[in-house]
Amino acid sequence: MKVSTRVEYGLIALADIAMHSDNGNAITASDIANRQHISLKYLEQILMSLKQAGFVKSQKGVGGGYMLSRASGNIVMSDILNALDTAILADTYSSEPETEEGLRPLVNSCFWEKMNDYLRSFTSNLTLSELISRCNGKSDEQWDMYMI
Amino acid sequence: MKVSTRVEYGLIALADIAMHSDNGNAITASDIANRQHISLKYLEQILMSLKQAGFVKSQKGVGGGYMLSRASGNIVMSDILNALDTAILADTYSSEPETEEGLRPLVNSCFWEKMNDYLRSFTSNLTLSELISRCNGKSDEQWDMYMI
DNA sequence: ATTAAAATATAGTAAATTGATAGGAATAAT
DNA sequence: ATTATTCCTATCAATTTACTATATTTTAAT
Repeated sequence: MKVSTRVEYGLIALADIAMHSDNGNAITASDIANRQHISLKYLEQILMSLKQAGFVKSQKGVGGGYMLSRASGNIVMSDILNALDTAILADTYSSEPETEEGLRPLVNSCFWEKMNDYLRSFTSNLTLSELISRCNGKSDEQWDMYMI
Repeated sequence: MKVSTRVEYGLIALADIAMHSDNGNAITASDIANRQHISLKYLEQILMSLKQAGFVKSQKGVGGGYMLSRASGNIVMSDILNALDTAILADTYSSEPETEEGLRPLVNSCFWEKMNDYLRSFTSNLTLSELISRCNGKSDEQWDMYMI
């Protein structure tokens, strides 16, 4: 599933902050941009969204930067994705008129909506901290429970 | 998950053909367009893709139209989605240089790729005929096996 | 107090994508 | 010959994407 760079970078930024703030120290946008090779100005915009969504808090000025506002174990993927892209986990039909005819509403409710639930069940059962530890691990077996 | 109208319409068109060609009779694009309230010219383009992908065959001229080229029980959702939108089930990283540093390749291989596998496992285990019968049925229980 | 480092705010923009529309050519049945 | 149909190609306005640019505000260190 192709996602926007905005979503990719946002997730990477959160992971970067989580991995580098050992003692609750602030991480600057520049550091993240340099480490992850992301345009600073673009990243700043994304960090704003993440702040508004409540994932990070920030400190201005010298020695400032960004910190997670909750423990990474309390941040689930579905929330991150929703914050960075309203469409990614949204139902396709959203606010269609009731009067619509044909197969569209039927296929929406019996396929797209189910596929969405399915995606959400995957992303809402995975926390940021779990993601990071899985990334650091080598085994793929730990994912098997998610596969039908 | 928001998908393009192209994907929505393509799936609806296949379902429409499957539901209305009882004896292998051809279904015209106009009929589909009228029944499903889709622009005829737009639908024609989508049907072209579906033909090239091998899902439907067509007959020109008076009395012509479109037919499924395989039984709907042999058409799986993942193939339909791939035919209508190359990105929808594609891995995010696709053809990135090996030299890339930072968390991006790591998160790709440990999250996006897994999420993709997960999506694929959902869509590749569902055939067009199953979708149609589920749409006609009322119970949601038959979907439970797909949920973690 | 000054200065430097940082976040914040807002605007602009080139390129790609989306969701069509349009016109006609080819083909087949009657 | 006429008509109904698929097939082919071009065009286009609106939106989105992925940035870049500029300026402002806040804060810590000196």
